[in-house]
Amino acid sequence: MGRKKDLKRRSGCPLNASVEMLGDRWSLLIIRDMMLCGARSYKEFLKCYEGIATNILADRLRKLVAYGIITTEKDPSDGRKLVYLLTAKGIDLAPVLTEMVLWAAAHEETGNQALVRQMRDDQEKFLAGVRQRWANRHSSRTT
Amino acid sequence: MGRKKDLKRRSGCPLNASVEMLGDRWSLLIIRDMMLCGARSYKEFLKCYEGIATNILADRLRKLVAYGIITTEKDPSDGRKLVYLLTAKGIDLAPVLTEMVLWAAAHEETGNQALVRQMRDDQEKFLAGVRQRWANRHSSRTT
DNA sequence: AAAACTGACTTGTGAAATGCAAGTGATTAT
DNA sequence: ATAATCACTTGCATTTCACAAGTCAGTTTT
Repeated sequence: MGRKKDLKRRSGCPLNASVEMLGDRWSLLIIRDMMLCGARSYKEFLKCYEGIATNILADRLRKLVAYGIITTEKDPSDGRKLVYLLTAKGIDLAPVLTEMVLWAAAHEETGNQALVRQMRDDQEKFLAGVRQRWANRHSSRTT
Repeated sequence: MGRKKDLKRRSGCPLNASVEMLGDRWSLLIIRDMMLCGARSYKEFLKCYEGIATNILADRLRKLVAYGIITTEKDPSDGRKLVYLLTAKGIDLAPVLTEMVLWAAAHEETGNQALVRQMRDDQEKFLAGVRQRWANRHSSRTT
């Protein structure tokens, strides 16, 4: 049930389908954190924004994996830990997140002004840096 | 209740606060439509993406107004109609929405390829056009 | 090797948000 | 004056969410 309607709506304009994944309270924050901080574990996400419930975090991570935005790997140094990483599709959201952070910074009071200034003053360079760090983390695996 | 936790979370990184408004299934779609199509009425929104419930649309429009992203005006040609317009803060979301549409177009199958091509091939020009049309609609009122 | 601990989750339950159908009240068209 | 139209509200069933309390594999401590 409800699938027909979904398809109908999704078929319309670009973005309609993606909002299904990005249009929620936590997904964008999770992606932003991974973009800025690199890999993260479940525990780190939980601590990062206290307020997300454990079941919801698990659900969002699962959906992000299913959507091809992140992947998991076992932490080689501790078999209990999982490491969450952005995929290429995920890191491609960097421009979106950057614009969103800049918008928020321009219209709301926000923390971390240093980061915002860095983003704003040379957005291209900032994005290049983000992509570079991402590629470095992945080069060890993909080769 | 829950306010304390909200404040704690909001105070962290930039974007945390804004996700409260933008992080939902419909708000970004509403803003995207207004960016692309200009002013819209309640009825038009409802038709546009069948699937949004009337109470939810009313709620989202109310919140967007409260958040300073859109405003309302009475349609001079029909006293029943209200016209919803983006504010300056709202039109500043154009880069965010554009990046998001481009990301969606790059990674999902989407409709309206012509629009996507226009956005991608000269993003600056596209954004200038969006802002121009917005300014034109507002010039008649602000002068 | 047993006990205690950690990390990544799941499960249960009540509260809040959402979806749907059916109004309401103020214009406007006929 | 009556019927439509428009922008919503209201009531109720369903879904999602938040919070507390497990579970279970792997790890450290003793």
